[in-house]
Amino acid sequence: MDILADLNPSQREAVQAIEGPLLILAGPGSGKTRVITHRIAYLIREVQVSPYHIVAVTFTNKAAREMRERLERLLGGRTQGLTVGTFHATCARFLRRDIEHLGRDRSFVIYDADDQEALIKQVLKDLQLNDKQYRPGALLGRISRAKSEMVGPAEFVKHTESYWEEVCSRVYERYQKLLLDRNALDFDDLLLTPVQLYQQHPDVLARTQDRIVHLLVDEFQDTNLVQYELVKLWGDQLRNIFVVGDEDQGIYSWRNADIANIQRRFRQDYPERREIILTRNYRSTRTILDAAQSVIARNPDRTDKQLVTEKVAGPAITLYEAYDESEESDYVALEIARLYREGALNWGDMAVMYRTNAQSRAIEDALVRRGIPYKLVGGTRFYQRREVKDVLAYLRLAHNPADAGALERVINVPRRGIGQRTQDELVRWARRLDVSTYEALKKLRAAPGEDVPISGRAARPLLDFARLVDELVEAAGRLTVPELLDLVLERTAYSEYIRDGTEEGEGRWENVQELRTVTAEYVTRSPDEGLSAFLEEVALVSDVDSLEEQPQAVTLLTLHTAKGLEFPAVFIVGMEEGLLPHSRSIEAPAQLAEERRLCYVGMTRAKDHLYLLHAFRRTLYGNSRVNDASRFLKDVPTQLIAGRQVRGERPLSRPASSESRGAWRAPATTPVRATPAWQEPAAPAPATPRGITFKAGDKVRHSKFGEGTVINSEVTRDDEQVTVAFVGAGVKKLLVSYAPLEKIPA
DNA sequence: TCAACTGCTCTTTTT
DNA sequence: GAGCAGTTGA
Repeated sequence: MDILADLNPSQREAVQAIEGPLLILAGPGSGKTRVITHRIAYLIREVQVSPYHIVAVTFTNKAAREMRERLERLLGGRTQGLTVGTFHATCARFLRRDIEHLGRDRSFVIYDADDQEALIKQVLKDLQLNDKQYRPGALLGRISRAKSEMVGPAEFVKHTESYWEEVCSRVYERYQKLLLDRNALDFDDLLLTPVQLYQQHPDVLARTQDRIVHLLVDEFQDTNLVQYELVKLWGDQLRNIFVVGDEDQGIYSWRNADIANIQRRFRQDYPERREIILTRNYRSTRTILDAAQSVIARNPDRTDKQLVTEKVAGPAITLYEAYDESEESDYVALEIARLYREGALNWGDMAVMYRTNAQSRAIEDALVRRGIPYKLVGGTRFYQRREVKDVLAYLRLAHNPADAGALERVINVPRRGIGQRTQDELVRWARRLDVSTYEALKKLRAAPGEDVPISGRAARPLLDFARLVDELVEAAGRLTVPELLDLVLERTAYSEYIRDGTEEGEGRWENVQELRTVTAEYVTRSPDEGLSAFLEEVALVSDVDSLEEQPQAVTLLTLHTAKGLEFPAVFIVGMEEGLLPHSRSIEAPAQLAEERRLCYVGMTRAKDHLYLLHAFRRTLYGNSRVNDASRFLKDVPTQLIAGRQVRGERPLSRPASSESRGAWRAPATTPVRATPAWQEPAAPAPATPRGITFKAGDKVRHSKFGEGTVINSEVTRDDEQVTVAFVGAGVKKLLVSYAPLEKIPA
């Protein structure tokens, strides 16, 4: 099989250029994953590079897994020794190895968001700060940014720009000290620690560099400064650095990704680099591509890539203005049903995308009502679920009873009568003795009553808990992970605790069962690895592969999670000012540019059908607001748009143009020029005399009340009032300008 | 210690 | 509108 066979010239060039730094600017749908995997295969098969000398970095575990699978297929068994993983997983691996090499015995635990928050609250308590005024999330965000920029506490304190930052620097310092005390690294430390290690031990860096002959990085636009530094250090010896990305798809600045890495830094630091632009798009129709291009083109400071495609122009983009979110959802559901019936599309070929998760609810309602199967991407991930984390915390304790984060989490879960007061007392006492909380527990047992601030009654459950931990620690030495998990469940009576008779309780129990399945699979997959490796793997993974995922279902997801995916039909809902772009991003130009990229990412997910929707009125967070159409819609050339539908109930404050008013046009499949109502008409719209749009006998549909028949219609002062007999909801009187009412053509 | 209540906040999400 | 964290009262 020829690795280069199906590649276009640019892709081929990217695969074959084997030496020196390479910057690949890859547009959406340009087959960049393919380029990376084929390049790795090419290096191994044609250039005879040992897999051991290749390190490929991705951003998600999913991407890493997909890359490994593709390589397995491409190379058969010749992937032994190849490193393909996320930055974090790669760093964790290197760190363990390097620490061992240095002869240091310092195992570490990885702190996730929950552990971090608990720790920062501890810090606030210690420093006697009010967690209302100094919100843990905000502090953690600032600390994370500092770490991403490789600014330590000592450096941070020198550059504080406000009182808040000053407080933050104190929090940072103490937080970092506590992490060290607990032998814990948070996710940012996982990246930062290797960099610091290399600075202190050049020999360790040299060893690492010897190993890395080829370094490949995917989604380079998502790297932060530490990651950039790692790339530089890792690949510095031979400078065979291959980075692939698209500045137009950089949508993660809020988690400290710095798009300047791909835009500027790489070019500055590697003047000898080669640049290849992949402009051929294999995904979208000409129409969709043109529309997306005209949206992204308005961003400043970007390298324009004229995307080309061989696909046909395809159907025009459908723009739809709904009255409110429920009508918007109804339209989407109806259209999905229609595409399913007439468009030869299966449920799985369609996706609905939105800016915020809160928007999914209305869509779900509409889909449920019509019996359309759907799956929601996102929400609470498996390893973030309370019950899963609880059980994992017990496993962590069994592995390392000094794991303070785990101990705090489950000391009273399930309830065993150890209240907050007792816990505080225990922690304080442990601090005074300068031992871990677990050590303190053991002391309590050895010398009850003696100089101990905890009374006999409160001490009993503590002693029971200590005994439990001891038993688990002992068992961890001889049991497999699933056996240990069973022991945890049995000893804590977790099933009784979690299954409270409700449906949610059963669901939680199922998750625990699922976790047991994960451990069982782990044991079969890696029989030589123990509890420690399992816990690390789990800490670096956010989700579990669902086995019985229903294959044919409409996908509901945020624009962020849509990156990297594609669907024949895409609906983007809520294209309104304040939502997309989001109100929090409208002020700052840089953030606004990112919103635009987000819109671009969403649009370019579509292969054939693209629907852009906005609602005139939207209820969000409990209050209803009138929103203008998104400014991004204005950038889509009107000749690419069809199927506008503007109905009579537009409010009086925003009179509809005569052309669109009352005109009910079915979505067309050929481009149609129309003056969208969200664009001001060239000439002021003539005052349209209001007439009667409904008459007795008309069949109508209302987004809430369903279908009905008009009984009567009369003109009021400046509106029209219709009386409708609804099939399910009875007789209602409605004002045409406000009611989400549409006429069903006979 | 726990259940009921109150008030606050509500962008995006991976590791 | 709803979910969550923190507070209050028993």
